Amino acid sequence: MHPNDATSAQVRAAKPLTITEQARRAQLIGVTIDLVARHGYPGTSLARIAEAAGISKAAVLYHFPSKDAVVRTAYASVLESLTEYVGAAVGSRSGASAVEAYVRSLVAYLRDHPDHTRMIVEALSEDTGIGDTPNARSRREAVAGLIDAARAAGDYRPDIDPQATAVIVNGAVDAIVSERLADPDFDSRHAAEELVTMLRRSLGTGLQDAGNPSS
Amino acid sequence: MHPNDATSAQVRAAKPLTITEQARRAQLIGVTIDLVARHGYPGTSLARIAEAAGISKAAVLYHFPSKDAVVRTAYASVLESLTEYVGAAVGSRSGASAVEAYVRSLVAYLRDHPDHTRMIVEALSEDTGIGDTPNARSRREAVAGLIDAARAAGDYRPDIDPQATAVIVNGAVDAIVSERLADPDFDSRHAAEELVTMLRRSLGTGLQDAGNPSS
DNA sequence: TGTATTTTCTACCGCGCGGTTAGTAATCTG
DNA sequence: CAGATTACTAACCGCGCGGTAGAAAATACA
Repeated sequence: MHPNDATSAQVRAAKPLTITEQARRAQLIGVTIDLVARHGYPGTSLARIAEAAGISKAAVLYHFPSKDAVVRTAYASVLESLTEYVGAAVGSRSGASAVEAYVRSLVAYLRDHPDHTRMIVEALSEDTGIGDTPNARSRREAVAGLIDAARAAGDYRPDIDPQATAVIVNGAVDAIVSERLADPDFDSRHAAEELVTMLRRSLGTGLQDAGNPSS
Repeated sequence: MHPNDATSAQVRAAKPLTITEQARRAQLIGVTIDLVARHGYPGTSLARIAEAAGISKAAVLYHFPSKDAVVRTAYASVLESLTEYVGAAVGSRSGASAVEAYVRSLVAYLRDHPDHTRMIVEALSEDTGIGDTPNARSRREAVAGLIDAARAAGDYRPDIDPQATAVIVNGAVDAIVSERLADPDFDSRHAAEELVTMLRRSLGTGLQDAGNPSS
């Protein structure tokens, strides 16, 4: 039996996790992110993961209960990293500034981590068996919350629909990221600024100050 | 040998295509759209297509040279239908009105054809072997053209970037469609109107009249 | 009718998949 | 050093995949 079959990492800290175990898990997660980014979910087989890590299939299944568990853990790892980054950027900001920080940080993060982007894109297109983790709905709710707060703060018009607007904003951000992925020459930073400008003009009450992009 | 191994339909009209042939091809395309919509590309096997059509695998491969050819043909059929619909809606319109017709008709079409939507979504996520057909780039260029024309006509501000804006608009439309797909209660028509309003406020010069949604 | 063509079937092939089993190195621990 | 635990390998299993071969129905045509 494998020593730790919990899906996510140190949940309930059942066993101390040996050095080897930690290293192998980290390595397997790394190569899996890489493989999913390069060949998509269906092209990422157990044999390929094992080969990329330089061990046998059985060794992979010694550290994880199944191939799906490897992929799910890799996905969770990516998502945790992204969430942390965006969370830090939005952080203590409020109102329209928080929404703009969300747009800018998400685009920036995904521009700098194309592998993670592919992983997330693959995960979002369901049928992969990863779909259960923090899904699109919760993301929409989070952004809708930011927009609603900006509206309540007087930064945004009172007559906008936060839910519909959240869907539109998320879609726009995703498209910018995807475009950047397909065409590295595409200036995603500039596109993000265009989007921020559009949001100010279409949602704003004209009362907030300009603010300036971070980095 | 199969009677017609051309990938798309009546190209070069090599043979007159018997009644049976036409009917089977149409049926196979139909069930394939359905299967891809329900189980995704990887879940759509030759055996499933055959079973859904009530014939054997070999019979399917008698009418098409490979499974991929079936799927590609089905995809082309869907795309042709959508293109025709949106093309008719945009039609003779010009300026901002054309952009708005694009947004509204695309959302409307995909709302009314969820199966086609799934098919397109699956095709867009590459690695399926369908990716070669009219891709995202040409779509972006088409929309950028509409936006640029609206700008030239004085409907849109002169300082916007048509390319970046096209990416944003397409992304927003796709997100509305996807949301509708995931949640049938989502009011995609309303969201499309929100988007149109946002585009007027953020891109418009304030000179054009309101216009009204079709259907 | 008889013959030619179109359409379909059953049976099979090789492959890569996720996963299992049994044994064996390697490492820790007393 | 000995025994237990950890970390691994080679070989195998059954399955569904896309695709093929050859024969047999169905249909068209004289």
